[in-house]
Amino acid sequence: MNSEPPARRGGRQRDPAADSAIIEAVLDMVAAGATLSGLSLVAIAKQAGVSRNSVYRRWKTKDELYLDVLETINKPRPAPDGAGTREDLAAVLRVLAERVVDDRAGSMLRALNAEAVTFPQLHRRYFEEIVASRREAMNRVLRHGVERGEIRSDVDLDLLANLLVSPLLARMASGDTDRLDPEEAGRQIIDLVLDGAAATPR
Amino acid sequence: MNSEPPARRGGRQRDPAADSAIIEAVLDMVAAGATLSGLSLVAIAKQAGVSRNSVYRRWKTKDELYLDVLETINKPRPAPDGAGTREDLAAVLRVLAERVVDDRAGSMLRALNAEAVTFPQLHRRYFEEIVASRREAMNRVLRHGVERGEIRSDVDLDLLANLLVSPLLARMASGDTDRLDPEEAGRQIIDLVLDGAAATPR
Amino acid sequence: MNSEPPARRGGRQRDPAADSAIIEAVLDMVAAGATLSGLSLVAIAKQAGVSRNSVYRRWKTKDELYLDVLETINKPRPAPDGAGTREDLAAVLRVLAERVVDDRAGSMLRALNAEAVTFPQLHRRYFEEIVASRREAMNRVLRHGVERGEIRSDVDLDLLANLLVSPLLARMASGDTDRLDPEEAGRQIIDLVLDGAAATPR
Amino acid sequence: MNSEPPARRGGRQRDPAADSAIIEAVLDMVAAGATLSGLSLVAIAKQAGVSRNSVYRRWKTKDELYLDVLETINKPRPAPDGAGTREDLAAVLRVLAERVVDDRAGSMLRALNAEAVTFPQLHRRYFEEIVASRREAMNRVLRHGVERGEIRSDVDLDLLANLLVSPLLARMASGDTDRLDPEEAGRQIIDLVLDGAAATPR
DNA sequence: ACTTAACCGAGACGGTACGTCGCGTCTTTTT
DNA sequence: AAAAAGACGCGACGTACCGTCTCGGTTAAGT
Repeated sequence: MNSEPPARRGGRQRDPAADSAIIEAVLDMVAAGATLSGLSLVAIAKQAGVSRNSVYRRWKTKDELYLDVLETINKPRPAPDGAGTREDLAAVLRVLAERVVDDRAGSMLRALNAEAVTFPQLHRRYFEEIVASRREAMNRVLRHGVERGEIRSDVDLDLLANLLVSPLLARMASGDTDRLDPEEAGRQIIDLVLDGAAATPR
Repeated sequence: MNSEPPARRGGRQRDPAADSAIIEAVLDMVAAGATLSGLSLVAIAKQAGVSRNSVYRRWKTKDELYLDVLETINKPRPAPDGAGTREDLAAVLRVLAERVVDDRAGSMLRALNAEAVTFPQLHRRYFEEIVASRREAMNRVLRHGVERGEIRSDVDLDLLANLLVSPLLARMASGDTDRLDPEEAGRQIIDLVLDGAAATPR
Repeated sequence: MNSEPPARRGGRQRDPAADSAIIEAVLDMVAAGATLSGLSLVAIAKQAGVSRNSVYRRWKTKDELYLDVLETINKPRPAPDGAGTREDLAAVLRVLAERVVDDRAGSMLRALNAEAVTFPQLHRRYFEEIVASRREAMNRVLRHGVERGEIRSDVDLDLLANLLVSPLLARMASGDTDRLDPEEAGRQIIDLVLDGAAATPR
Repeated sequence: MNSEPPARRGGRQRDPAADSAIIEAVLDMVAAGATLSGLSLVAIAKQAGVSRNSVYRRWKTKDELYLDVLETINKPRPAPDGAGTREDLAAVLRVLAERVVDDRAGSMLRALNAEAVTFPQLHRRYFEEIVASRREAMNRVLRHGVERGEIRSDVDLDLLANLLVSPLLARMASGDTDRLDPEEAGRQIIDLVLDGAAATPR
């Protein structure tokens, strides 16, 4: 999980409970408003109830620690392949919305986003991995929709994907996620985007 | 502007250049990736090239300083009232997009957003104020569009507004604003949202 | 006194009381049994009642601090030149004995001696300066005694000086200085060394 | 020798080489300038090439360890009873001088002396014991000399003993033992002290 | 031969002290 | 009175070391 300990030849084993206690501490503190750069390994140790030593022993830098924290909140989901495009899109957005509603995960991602400049490789690595995989899932659904004839073939799929995803991302970024129903939110977005708001076709 | 100096009875005048130098320093450092809570008045003074005292003399707390910084980047724009709905919407989004691409303003808002918990009153004051005024302008345009018969009367206008605005906000939040054309971006969003992506009407 | 502060152009003055408080703290702690290498600037600061910063600001290393401490306990005395050799020797030994009896000075020198290896340049510098000057005073008295015809011309003056001084130094080294009368101790040594212990001349 | 191992009922035997390796390590490090209180069992273990456990298993405290180290370097010598006083004194001083020039023994005693306050019982036990036994040997020789009529009966024998021994002790305390010939050094001291330095009897 | 118990090295653990750094305040000199 | 310089107390940081505890693995005495 963490920066793997050197080939062990003996000695006392690391307490696995400490690992998760520390990661939980990070999530809690970030959810409570802490900044990634503002967090110190010392404060984390105190919150986790372990000695400073035990934190420094596991992670040399905050980057490594945060990477493990991010991996903890990132559990991959199977790609949807339902009957219709609207259902597939709803499935994709539901996964996203659930993550957005999860306070600790959302706070973590928001914090990472806010300090992308300070943690460039962490940000790059995480977003290239996670965001790309999500984006790919979305694009697959959309392309399938075009093939099925349910999506107009002349629309910019990237823009369309952006349009579908952005409302949720914006809410996560603003932290306004209290009254968000993961099921309903996506459905409304999909309907409006697909059907259009114009009263009369152009 | 700032915590107004005590009744002056004589002596050396405050250097007005210092005021702006300090505010510029904040904007630059935030744009360079600094966190609002991570910034210290000491660091700001160093960046601005003034003594610590000169900062503390003007602002007692970071909240007050940031307040002035925010007011600096917030210039209200006239509400649009053009010929058609698409044009009015484009005008609203153009204002937003311009702020988004402005690196320093965007960074400042993003930083404030990310630390809403740490600076609650600052956040409330600014986001509720700015966002509300923007939202009101947008809603006026949309309502006008319904009256004109250009927007379907059965759509949720709040959701629609969200849909139009979110892509730009999301880009600001992610900091990915390099290749954003303020004019074109809004136009594409408007067209797609109004016309819909579905190949056939429901 | 201490590593002289850089050319001052303004700003608050260093508190001179802190200087002496710190030096006093060192002397007290060493007299209480502390080791030179065992002493930390942190502990010294606590004992002196000042912040760690104030110590580190004045002395970068323990060597520099200890040098100042040593200079504090080292006040040069005028060389004696009395009527007779016994009186001159008594004067020299009295100065030494007084330093030996002074608990703090004695402890400091003992501590420095004990850790000569750890503080080589400090030890070298101090002993070459202080010990050499004392030794020279002693040698001058002895040579004068030979010229006066009061000291045998065939004795090794270095050995003789050693013989006179060593009992006091040994007592200082062993810390057994409680019941030492600075006046009487030297007188007894001088008489015995000059007159010899043998019952019959060789 | 050391805190005797618990009643053994089986199991692996202690490595006897470790015992001496540890004691040698202490002697080497002290001779290299280490302080008794500054030495840690951890550092000793590293120097000795054994694990920390192996040290702690043998000695619970530094006091106990140092006790064994001191016993290692303390081999009693037979009291001299030769033909004349000068020869007897020379024998006593030779034993002392040999211990003084032995770098490791001298360093150990010097270190213990310097930290008498920190290791009170260790210091008391060893110095009172060793010094007393040496002093007794010396006094016996001197009393015998008075009886023989070779030492003036009116001299303070304690002072005389001090005078004979101190030059060597002072050299040990100052660590300046490089060019010390154990045989010659004592002889010179004895001659000068017995014959006196005065050109004419008082 | 098998059990058992102690030894040994390696290393995790909580605790403590260190020297550094940065903060916000206070004090002094200069403008 | 503002400005710049810098001393000051305070507190957090990351490091290092200490003494203890806990692991496998090894070794030798007792069944």
